[in-house]
Amino acid sequence: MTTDTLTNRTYRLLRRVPKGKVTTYKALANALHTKAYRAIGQIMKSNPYAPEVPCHRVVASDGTIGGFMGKTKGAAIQKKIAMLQKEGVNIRRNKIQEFSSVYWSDW
DNA sequence: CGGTTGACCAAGT
DNA sequence: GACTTGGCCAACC
Repeated sequence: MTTDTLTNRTYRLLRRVPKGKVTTYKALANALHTKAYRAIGQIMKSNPYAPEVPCHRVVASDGTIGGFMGKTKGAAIQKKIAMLQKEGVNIRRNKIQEFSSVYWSDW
C-alpha cells in the first residue's frame, strides 16, 4: 500500500475488528481522526478486500445495519448479515440487538 | 477542477 | 417512530 488514503486506513483499522463484534462508521472516522462518515460508507461498498475487510461488521451509529438491504436491496450483504448472526451478533429487522455488547471500541 | 452522489450523523419537525 | 434539513468528506464523472 503506497497510498496513505483514508480508504487504506479504514481497511487496516476495520481488519482489526474481531468476529462477533461490530463497529460504526462514526467510530472508524473518529479513530482515523476524520469526519468522513459518509466517505467510509462509499469505501465499504467499493471494498475490494472482501473477506479480509469485514465491511458487514460495520453498522450505523444507531445500531442499524444501514442501507444495505431494505433500501439498496443488496443481496450479497444479506448473506454477510446472516454470517454475523452466526458469529454471535443478534440482528432484528435491520437493527442489532445488544448493540453495546457487540460494539467494538477498543482499537 | 466543479458538480453530483452516497452502505452517514445529529437535530428538528 | 418516520421523514426532512443541514453538514461533513472522499470518490467518481
